[in-house]
Amino acid sequence: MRTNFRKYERLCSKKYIENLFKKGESFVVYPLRIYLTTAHPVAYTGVQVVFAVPQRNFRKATQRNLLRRRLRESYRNNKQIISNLLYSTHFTIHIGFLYIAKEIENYSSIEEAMIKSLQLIAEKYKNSPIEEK
RNA sequence: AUGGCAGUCCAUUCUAUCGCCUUGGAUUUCACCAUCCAAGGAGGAAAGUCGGGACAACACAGAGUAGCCUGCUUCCUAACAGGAAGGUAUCGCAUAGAGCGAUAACAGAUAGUGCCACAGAAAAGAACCGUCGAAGGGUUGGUUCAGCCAACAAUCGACAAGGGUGAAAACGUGAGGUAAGAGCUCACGCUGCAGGAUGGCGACAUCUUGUGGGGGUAAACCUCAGGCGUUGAAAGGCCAAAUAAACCAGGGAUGCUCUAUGGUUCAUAGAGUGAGAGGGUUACUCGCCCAAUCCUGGAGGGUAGGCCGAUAGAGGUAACAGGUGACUGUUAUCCCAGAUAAAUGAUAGAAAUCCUGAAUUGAGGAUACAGAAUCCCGCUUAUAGGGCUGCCAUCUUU
RNA sequence: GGUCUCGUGGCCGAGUGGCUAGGCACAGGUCUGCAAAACCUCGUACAGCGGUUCGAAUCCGCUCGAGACCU
Repeated sequence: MRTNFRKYERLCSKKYIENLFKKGESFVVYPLRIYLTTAHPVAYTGVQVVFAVPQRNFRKATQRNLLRRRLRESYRNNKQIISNLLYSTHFTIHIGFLYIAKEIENYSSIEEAMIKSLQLIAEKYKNSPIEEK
């Protein structure tokens, strides 16, 4: 399948992001912390994603840019793991990926953590679409 | 050729696969979405936000005060705490002398006020020790009777040479002068103000006349001269969505008395008396302007999406011309990011440079500082490595 | 993005240009059979660099770090 990553797949609303990090359930797959909430359905997609690298740990904007781009790339290349959720029209899952390591990891280890966390998400929502109906 | 200094330019490159943002076009579609094609997509500092503008909103009869900034001259610039060319001072190098380079918040200490720890006599109207003089008395000593001489301490007066402390000591040297001395006077030197001559647009330089002055500190207060309206794109405008023109508190001025005239409450005019309330003038005061479905504050409710601003400009590049130079003018040519939880990327391979190691290959590692957020001009700070130009030194060849 | 404020031992915190107070904590000692309390003692402290000044924690400039506000 295609592995593109369009604008509508990103979570842009300030309000939803605030809600996600405040109330969403979370778990850790080092070096990532993943936040999850469900919301009302949006056109064209079932998942909206946001990537974050805290300024507390990485002072320089170039470092944060690098890590955010690696996160986004690893999600783009592996999002077929949760393909059954991607085109759900019944609800939208908001996912936030927070980079919590203090040092800059290379792409392969980030991708490993991304695959693992996406598998966990897929496991979690295996049966829930039916309940949501 | 090597090394150093200064200036200036560049800021790894290519290929494949998978992607992202903007614009334009095509197909499908009511439209969004989707697919395809084409073009473009971080910097010299994008950084710090330190100066200055453009732009925008508010304000703008005007005056004064406060506040902030700047401080040799002329020029450049839209403007600047920026730059250029000079002047002066200090320092360094060199020298017979010229000179070369670096640095400078480089107006005023003779407008006034303050401060100058410790040490020291004293840190700024001097006077502790001291020097000199005076008159007689005191004490001691000497001596020829009265007395005289010397020393000491005390009294009165004059003075500021000496005191070696300090970062800094009451202009420096010489002469005169005096009881002793002293810029007290004089000459030379340093320096302020006013004036003259010559050169220079000017700062200033050289010469000269008169009249004064004597510690430092203005990145202490300050004085003088010049400049500044305030706030910043989260400015500001439009559209959409949503809710509560509701609630609570405060204010809501243009007055009062007497007299006269007309008169039904009331109106007009004059005199006396009182109160100077709210909002705006985004630092303050005066002054000015505004108001009855009004103004201010409180608590609370809703929304937090889109478009414009916003990317053609004090624009870039080249040539020519002017100017010592910063820079300017003319002509030609080019269009060169526009995101918004925020694009400009990831992976693989190759090349280039450097380092480690090795001393033939091969191998391993590294490729800086750093990411636009309205836009420009400067400054400051960070920065692997490389290219070019100029100057200096050394060596080699001719 | 913009406008401001602050930085003093391990922690809190005072400080008109002239030897950087004070409290808590830590460590050592006295006391005690051992502790606690009390008393005594102790230290590379002015964010960094440069300038002004005879002399900077203080004044000025640059850099670094922390925090607040503006929608």
